[in-house]
Order: sequence, then C-alpha cells, then structure tokens
Amino acid sequence: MTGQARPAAAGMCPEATPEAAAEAAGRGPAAGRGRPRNAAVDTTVIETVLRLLEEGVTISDLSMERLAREAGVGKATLYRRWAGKEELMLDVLRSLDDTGPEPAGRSARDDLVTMLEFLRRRGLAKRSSAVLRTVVTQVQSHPKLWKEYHETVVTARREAVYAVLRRGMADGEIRADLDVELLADLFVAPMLSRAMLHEWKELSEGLAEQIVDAVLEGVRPRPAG
Amino acid sequence: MTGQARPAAAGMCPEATPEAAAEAAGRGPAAGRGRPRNAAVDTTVIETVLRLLEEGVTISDLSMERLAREAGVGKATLYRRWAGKEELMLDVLRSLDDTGPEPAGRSARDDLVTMLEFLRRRGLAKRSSAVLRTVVTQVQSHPKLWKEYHETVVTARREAVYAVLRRGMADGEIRADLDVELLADLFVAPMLSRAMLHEWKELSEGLAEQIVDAVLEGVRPRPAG
DNA sequence: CCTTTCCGATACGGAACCGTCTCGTATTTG
DNA sequence: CAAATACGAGACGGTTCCGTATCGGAAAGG
Repeated sequence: MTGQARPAAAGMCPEATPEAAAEAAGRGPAAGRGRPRNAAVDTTVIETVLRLLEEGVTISDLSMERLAREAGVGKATLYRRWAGKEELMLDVLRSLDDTGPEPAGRSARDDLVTMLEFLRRRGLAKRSSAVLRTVVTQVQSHPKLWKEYHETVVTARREAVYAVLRRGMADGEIRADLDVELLADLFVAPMLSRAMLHEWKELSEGLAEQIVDAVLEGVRPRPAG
Repeated sequence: MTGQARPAAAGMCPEATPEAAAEAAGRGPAAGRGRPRNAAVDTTVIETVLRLLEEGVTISDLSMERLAREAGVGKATLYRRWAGKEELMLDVLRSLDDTGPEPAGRSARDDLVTMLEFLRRRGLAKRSSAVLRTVVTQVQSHPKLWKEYHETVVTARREAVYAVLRRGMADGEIRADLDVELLADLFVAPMLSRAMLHEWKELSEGLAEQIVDAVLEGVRPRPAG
C-alpha cells in the first residue's frame, strides 16, 4: 500500500528491530528520531488519486501539483514519499490488486462463470470500473507502469484461468485439442470487451453464464439432442 | 484522408454557392481571392500526427507546438485550419476510417473469418496497430473524440458483423436463439483483445479461423460425430 | 500593380507544471 | 531541553505549452 520507491537513505535492515518490518516493505528514513510519518497520508493520497481517476481525470492531467492541492498535502510531502508521479502510480496500481474469489472447483463451467461474474461485477462497480478503465487504457502509454500492472495483476489472473481450463481438459469437460491461451480468450475477452470498450450498459445479469455456455456449446445449431 | 473539419473552403462542392457549402461544414475564409491553401499541408500534418502516435507519443504529450515543429509548419497554419487539438484529432480519426474488405457472402463462417482476418492483419501492421491502440485507448479520456470515433468507425463495423450474423441465422448456419450482440462479441472480442491488450506477438497465422471455428463448434468435447 | 490570403518563423503574455527549497509549526526521541 | 524529522504552505527558477500577433515573402485574383 505504502510507497516503496523513495530515494531515502536508511537502507535496508541495519538491524532487526520491529521497524524492520516496515523497512522490509521497502523503506524508511531510518525511522528512529524525529516526528514519525503520518501513515494516513499514504492512504489519503492514493485515495485522492483514485477519486480523481474515477472523475475522469487523465493520468497526464493529474499533476503532482494538482494532486497535492486536492489531497490537502504539501508537495514536499509527496516528494518525500515518492520519487515522482510514476512511482506514485505504481503504488496506486498495487492497491488495486484484487484477485477476486477463489473458484469453488466444482466444475470448470462453474468456475469460469464465477470468474467472469467477478469481472462483470467489477465492471459495474463505478469505482473499480472507471479507475480500472482509465488505468488500463492510459497506463499503456507508460511502459513501466504497464509492465508492472501486467505482471502484478493481469498475469496472475490469467494463470488462474489457465488452471481452471487445464483441469477441465483433464476431466474431459473441455476439448483438449485447443490452445489454452486461445480458450482463455474465448471466455474472458467478450466480458472484458464489454467492461472496457463498450459502455457499461451491456453488462446484464446473466451475462457470465450466457458467455460460458455459448462458448462451451458452440453457436452452430445442433440438429437434435 | 484530408481534413474535413477544416474551416477552409477548399474541399467539396467548389460551385453551387461555394460559400454556403463551406460555411455549412464549418466556417470558411470564403476561398476566392488570395493565395489558395496548400492542400499538402493537411496531409503532412495528419501524417505527422500518425507518425508520432506510432512512435508512442501520448496524445497529451502531443502539443500543437511540438506538432508544428515536427511537421515543419507554422503554428499559425495549424490554428488557421483547426480550432485546436481536439478538432485536429477528429480529422486524424476520420482518416483512419478503413472499413476493410466487403465480405464475399459465401457463408457466415467465411465472412466472419474474413472480418477477423482483417482485424488480425491490421493488428500486425505496425502503423495501424500502434496508432489504433494509442487512439482507442487514450481517446476514451476525451469524450468528444471517443464519441466521434465510436459513431464513425466502431458502429459501422459492428453493424457489418451483425448483418453477417443475421444472415447466418436466417440460413440456419448460426443458432437463432442467441442475442446478436452477444454473438458478435464472442467472435470479435478475442481478436480485439489480442490486438489491443496483449502484445502483438499473439496474432499468429490461422488465428481467425481458429476463433471462428472454435466459437462455432463449441469447446465442449463432442462424444462422436 | 494592388489586394488578399496563405506560408514559415518567431515573439509575446499568460498559464500550468516540475522539483527544490525555505518557512513556521508539530511531534517524537534522547 | 535540544536535535531530528514530518507536516502544510508556498516561493522560486526553469520549462513547456497555449493561442494570438506580427513579419517578410509567395501565390493567386482583380
């Protein structure tokens, strides 16, 4: 949650004090002597970033100066904790790392529905949706941020889908002659497409089941039975 | 290809009350008297924008000042033709309006493959890909641009897909009990997802056929014949 | 020839931002 | 208490951009 990239001195772990835990997370200005940092500032700042993104502010338009104003903190405080906007955004991305519910494991079909339903609900939640849409789309311009987000969030979720699919293939529930990555896209992309590209209107109630079942059964008419 | 939002007279309808037509499209300098505008400037400017976007420049980073420098034109010339960056970008978007080949109409399956193959090839073409990725992702921050792009390009292409699907449903080639919009997403979204979200690496040769056939047949194993 | 408009170039004032630094104050350790 | 550090606020010089205006020259029509 808190900043990691600070230039700060203090390096890592001079000793094994209780603060070392905090230091281990990445930093610390040798937290010993003076006034300690107000942990609430980290929260306030990140929350402000999320609020502004939710309101449609572009990452480029989100200047450190404006952020300081809106969050009611001093610019020095920002630069004391983060080396720049990029480092700050990295922390914002990390705060979004919600992997969703663990699939129950009853069947591949049900697990896929669960996963897609999570995507659908997140697409409907205004906070997550707007923020995620903004971040995912704009972050691609900043290769460093995109790489971080991709490795932290996207890859993890994709691997979870792969696991479900592989088990389904082993169980004979899913064709084993298709590429796992292709299969994942067949299921996930339609939901992602609606959540990100289209307007949020088309995320109706039973969409997860509709997609999963349609992809499973195929859209070619079956003569009978 | 050339600008439309231009205040200029230039364009279409040189006669039939030239001023009226020009004024209708915007406002014009009543092109009659002085030195005519160099039509090549429109091309040069738009081409420069595309080149810069292709190089990864953000729309926000693409200032009118920088654009004038890179294109080798005067700032005044830009503001003489476009009211601002937004108007200019609208023309850039219009220049991307390539609807692709008309489907042959032999079968819904083949038409879908043709359409997806067009998306795949465009995703591979560095120019279109990088530009489109940048435009599509960043343009969402500018509601006006996004609306324009959506109405001009996206809607038209989606309608084409709908037409193919409806004909396929009428011909009994595609299940008629599914929503057309859902069907369109099942086919198109996987390709779009790979072209825009993933890296361009995963746009392999037979991908269009793979997607179409997998969605048609379904990914559940068929016992036998 | 004269007027009009375009062209590239550049100067201009005003604005926003960056990152650093300095205040005056608050809080904690020694 | 004194030293050290954090805090909000904001000054500071430097950069970039915006949109307008001006300039000398070029191309068209009258």
